[in-house]
Amino acid sequence: MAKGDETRNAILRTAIGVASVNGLDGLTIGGLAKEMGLSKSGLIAHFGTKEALQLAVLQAAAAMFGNRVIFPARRADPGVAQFRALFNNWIKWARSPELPGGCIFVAAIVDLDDKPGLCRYYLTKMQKEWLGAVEVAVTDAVKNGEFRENLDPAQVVFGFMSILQGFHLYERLFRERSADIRARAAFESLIIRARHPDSFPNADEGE
Amino acid sequence: MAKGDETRNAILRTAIGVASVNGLDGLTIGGLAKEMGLSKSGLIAHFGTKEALQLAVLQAAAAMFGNRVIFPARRADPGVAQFRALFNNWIKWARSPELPGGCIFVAAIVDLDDKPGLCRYYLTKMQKEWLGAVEVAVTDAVKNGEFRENLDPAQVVFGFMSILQGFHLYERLFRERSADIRARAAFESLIIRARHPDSFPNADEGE
DNA sequence: GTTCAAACCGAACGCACGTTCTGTTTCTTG
DNA sequence: CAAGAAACAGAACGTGCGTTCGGTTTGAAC
Repeated sequence: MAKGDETRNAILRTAIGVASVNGLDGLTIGGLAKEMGLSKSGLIAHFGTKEALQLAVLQAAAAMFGNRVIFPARRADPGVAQFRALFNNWIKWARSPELPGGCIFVAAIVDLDDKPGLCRYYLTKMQKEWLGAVEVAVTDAVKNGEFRENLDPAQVVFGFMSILQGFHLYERLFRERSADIRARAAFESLIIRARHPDSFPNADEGE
Repeated sequence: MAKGDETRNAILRTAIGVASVNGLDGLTIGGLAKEMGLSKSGLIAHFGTKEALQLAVLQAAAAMFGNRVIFPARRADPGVAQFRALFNNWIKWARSPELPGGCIFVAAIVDLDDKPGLCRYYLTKMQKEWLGAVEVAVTDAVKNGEFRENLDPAQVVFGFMSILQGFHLYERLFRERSADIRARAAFESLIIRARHPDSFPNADEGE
């Protein structure tokens, strides 16, 4: 029972890299087999079907994401420190060598957002957990008095996620080396807005 | 020379809708033919090759984008008014019925960001023009005195683009009806930051 | 060391893809 | 209306895909 899991994990590791570049649809069973020195049948036997493979890739990536982004941030003090840690860890994550195409979830979101199924369900669930972890840090910051009391944490989370998406755009399409600088500046601005009152308008203002 | 262009345009119109949902890779020549009541050969004859078809789809969508987002915004006063118009027009664009899968470029960005070729080149060029149009509005706002003088327009553009990407995430994956509310609130916050000094930190601050 | 399941290979299957070629129809133009 | 070009149909091709099946090798347990 050891050898099987070993190769299975090895498959998932390289599959994550491929999916980071070509997307979950871009995962081909033959291409993966060739890259691993396996036969197609020998490879798919570990998962059964391709959709199961894609789901396993998502789950493996989610575990990786937890270990590298969410859990390490827990070592920081609750509140702004954790909020900052989540941001920094995510940038590292999106630039890690195991993800040559950038964050695999950003690609998966676009691939799956109009394709109902197990993969889309799992991705949505996983991303909402991720949003939840960010929101916890924000609400902790409010409790600490680091952020103002009349803050809408969900709105800060939206701003946070937007910055990550913007980073991906500048990094992956424009290939701008300053993508992280821009993202970091936007993030610091987000924190300042969350601190000081009257810098975050209500939704019905403007226009 | 009229009939040919007519069907060509009809093909591109439906192709834009399909690509909005399934991405540019998801465009299949046979599927398009069936949807239009044409034969595969009769359809591809209008473009030659599939990559040429994809490029034509991008160009047609870009023309549509100009007509619906950029040009109408020019009717507003230069500066913040145009900035707001660009934002509002983009939200409408991303929700237009011709794009059942949302903004076609958001999907194309993820599809093409790691695939060199004519399509990627054109998409990058087109997106930079779009960023340029946004930046013009921001710099105009600075000239008008609507935005503060020490503002970095490129940073505001980054924030703007991030919000659009964040909107797409909430709208398409999470299917949140309040996606536009969140995006609008973030946008108004962006404007406030651009107005008042000391609310936009330099990149080297923080952490 | 034998046994038996797990791991893997190789070939084949049906299918959909993009592309090409040869006709046939349809429009356009003089 | 006739001539010629443009628009399209239909069949075929090679390729790669996911999946299945029978057989072979490998590994672990007693």
